[in-house]
Amino acid sequence: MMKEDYNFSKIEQKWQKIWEEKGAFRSIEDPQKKKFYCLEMFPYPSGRIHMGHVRNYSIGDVISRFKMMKGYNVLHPIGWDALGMPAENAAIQRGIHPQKWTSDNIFHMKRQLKRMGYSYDWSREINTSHPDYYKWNQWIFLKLYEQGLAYRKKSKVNWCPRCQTVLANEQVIGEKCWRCDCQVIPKEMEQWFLKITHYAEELLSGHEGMKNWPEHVLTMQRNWIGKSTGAEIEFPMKESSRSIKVFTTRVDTIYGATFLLLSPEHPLTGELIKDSSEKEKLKQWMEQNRKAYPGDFTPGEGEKEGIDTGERALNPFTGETIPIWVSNYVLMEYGTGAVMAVPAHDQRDFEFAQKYSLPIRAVVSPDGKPPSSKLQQAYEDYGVVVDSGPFSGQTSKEAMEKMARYAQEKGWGEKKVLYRLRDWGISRQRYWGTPIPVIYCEKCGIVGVPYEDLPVRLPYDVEFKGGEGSPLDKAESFIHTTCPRCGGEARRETDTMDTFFDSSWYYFRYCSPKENKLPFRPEDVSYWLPVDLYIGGVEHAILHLIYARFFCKVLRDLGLTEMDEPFPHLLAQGMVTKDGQAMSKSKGNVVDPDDMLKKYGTDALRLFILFAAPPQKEFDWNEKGIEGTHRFLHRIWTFFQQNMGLFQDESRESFQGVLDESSYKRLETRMHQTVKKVTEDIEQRYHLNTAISSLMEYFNQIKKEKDRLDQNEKGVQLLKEAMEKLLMLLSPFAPFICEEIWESSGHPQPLIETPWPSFDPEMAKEETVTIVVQVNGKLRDRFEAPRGLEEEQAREKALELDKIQSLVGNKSVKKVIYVPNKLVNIVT
RNA sequence: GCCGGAGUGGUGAAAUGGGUAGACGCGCUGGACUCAAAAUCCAGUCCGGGGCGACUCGGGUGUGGGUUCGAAUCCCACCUCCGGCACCA
Repeated sequence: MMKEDYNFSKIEQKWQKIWEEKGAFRSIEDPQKKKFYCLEMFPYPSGRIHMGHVRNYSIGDVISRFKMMKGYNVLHPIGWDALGMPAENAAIQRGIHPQKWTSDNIFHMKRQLKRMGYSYDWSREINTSHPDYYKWNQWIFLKLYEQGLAYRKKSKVNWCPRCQTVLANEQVIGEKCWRCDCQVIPKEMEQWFLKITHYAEELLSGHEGMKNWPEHVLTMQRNWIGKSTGAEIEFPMKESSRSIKVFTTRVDTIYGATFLLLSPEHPLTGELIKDSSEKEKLKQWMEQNRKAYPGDFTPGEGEKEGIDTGERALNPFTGETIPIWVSNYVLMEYGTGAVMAVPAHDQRDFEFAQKYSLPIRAVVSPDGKPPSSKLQQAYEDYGVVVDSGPFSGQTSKEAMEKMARYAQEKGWGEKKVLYRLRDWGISRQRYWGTPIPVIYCEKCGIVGVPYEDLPVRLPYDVEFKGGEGSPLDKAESFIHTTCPRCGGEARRETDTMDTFFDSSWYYFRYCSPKENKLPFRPEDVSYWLPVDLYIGGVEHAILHLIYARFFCKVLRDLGLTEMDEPFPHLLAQGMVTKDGQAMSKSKGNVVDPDDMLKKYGTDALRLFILFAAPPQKEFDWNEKGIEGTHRFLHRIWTFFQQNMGLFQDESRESFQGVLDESSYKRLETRMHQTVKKVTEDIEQRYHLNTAISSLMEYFNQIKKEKDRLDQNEKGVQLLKEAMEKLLMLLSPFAPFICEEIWESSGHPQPLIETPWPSFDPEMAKEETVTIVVQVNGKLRDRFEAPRGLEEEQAREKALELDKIQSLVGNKSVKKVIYVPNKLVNIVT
């Protein structure tokens, strides 16, 4: 038979075509079969796939193909997160319409993904820029609006001057825009918000059940939600009937509250300092902060400053008169915008009190004894409450409980839980997003677009000039409409939705991508969801992943699903870097997957990116490595070419040699061990790198034993079986080469339809084992023994060894520890 | 500052419930094939000392302690790096 060279590009084309024509990975609901929903975060169609995609999607593909062979009904979909800024920027810079730019990119990337051999069900492909998709964004928005979960409010928001739009809090990373990295500035605007805070507690408590999420992602979400438990207390003002509400997590220190502080933006501030000689200071603060991120009054290590209002309040617990100050370190955005200052037990208040010579009174001590010496700094720990009237002597914990209850009884306070999480601002002043389906009417006010009028389509014919305002602001035919309620003249909302809205529910849409009465069919969703494995990068930990959890709960409360959490299992894959840095165009260190495909082929690239490091870990690209996996595949190809004869029946008569029993046994054991190892690595640990290394070892072993087995019929049978199993086990990682060899060695049914091999745990155990002998815990010698050797014999055997004899000599043996099939430790 | 994660050869990494540290790759060294090179194949490769040698002795998983017959793995303290939050009351 002709020996063929390993021509990977020919093989790739052949199998791509076969899979394409057969619709090989189409999935159909089948209640008889166990389902497995494997999802990878869908890409933004930027133009080309990058190594991060290759890694993400290769992991998902191995799992999917593995589950298919295991007999699961696998849903492995893909689509396009196709709305967003880059398309619009291309329009402004290069005059290409966002729609064309997007669809060109999708066309190209789709070809790349197919070339990667990913087992996607292309019949379920979705595209969020298509009206068939964003119609349902609008539908969901209207439902939220009806429930009061979408509302409009004027407030200070994050404005990105480069993107010319507002950003949600989650999209501001350390005062910078998540997308373009430029400084965000505060701006007062009217905006649509989604009430994610309504679910704050559930988003937090839901973590309890999320055992299969990486700890650091949960931590990030927990920090973001930022729950704090405390009390709200009202301090009556002395000279007026008004009062000031404060939030505190330390009511137990309230007897030490010696003054109140207001935020510069507190509603009372302006009025209270009207007559102050220092009111200029306030203006100055405001001036300074115009440039800064909202909620950050004194960026960096700003000096704490204050203005005495001259007004007085009463501490409701002590009845004492205390001054009211305004200070630049009190945030309006958190709590009530006012705090009770307890300088003895809060370092910030301590510094402030020292600067302005305000009284400092300790009311908590570690041991319940009043602190004698003067405080050098605030004592912030919990302890025992002192000098606090009837509460003295209680622990901080007790006191917090009892004081809050007392305040509540008296009617000037209550227990209170606060979250750092803010509502999600979804209005964007840009074109390439979902139009918010709302109409403004002079007479009727805000009116939702009727469901039957959906979708509100993006007008195609608009001008892209950049600069201030959305192109929709100038699209007269889009803006002018009639009020659905009164029929009078009205105006459409021109803001579009944050594109994170689209990705918050796309995993539902995959279940019924063509449905046209609802966003998805509840029965399809109840079959496929939840997502059994969700794979993506950590960068979405508090963006997409928290929004998506929120939407799941919203859709549940709308009665469309029964599920509380959509992603019980999250695999957060590590970044692909080059020379320790993120790959980026500006750094010029991008490795293009296409170049690698040309040089080494798809299978080698897939194999390498999975082999180099475990999926969770960051991984630095190194071209030498891919050469290694390419060589491995090449060796496999050559080996099978050279031994194709084994798969042909006619040469049987020549196999008359004597069977090498020990070689047979070795290979047989290794075969079962490898099936076990690969299966468990994929299924239980997602350690694809060690699965691949065990396949390399296995192949090395096959090569080594081959000459000892190929002269005998029984040996040849095993050899054949071992080689077949190698292809089965390797096929999820390197599907092209495996299918090709499988077919040419006479297997009519493709590997993807072949059941995953099983193993016999007994057969996977070695017959003889190496037992290590230690003396006092130090490795000294070893011996071979049959598996299952009794302790008595093991001990005897170990003590008989010359080396052990010379070490132990006449010393008395105190103890012998025996770990069956592993080790003997002699303690003297 | 608070909360999380991680530190293992020249290098990417293995070691799955405390039991042979460094599997499998990459790189490097030597050899085979070749007029030569590339490719390929074979052997070696944690560090240090001794022996021509099959070998042998000592050290070794960020640092210092501890628990244990035995620790990369468990406990305590610390150092470094990465990520998140941060004048959040």
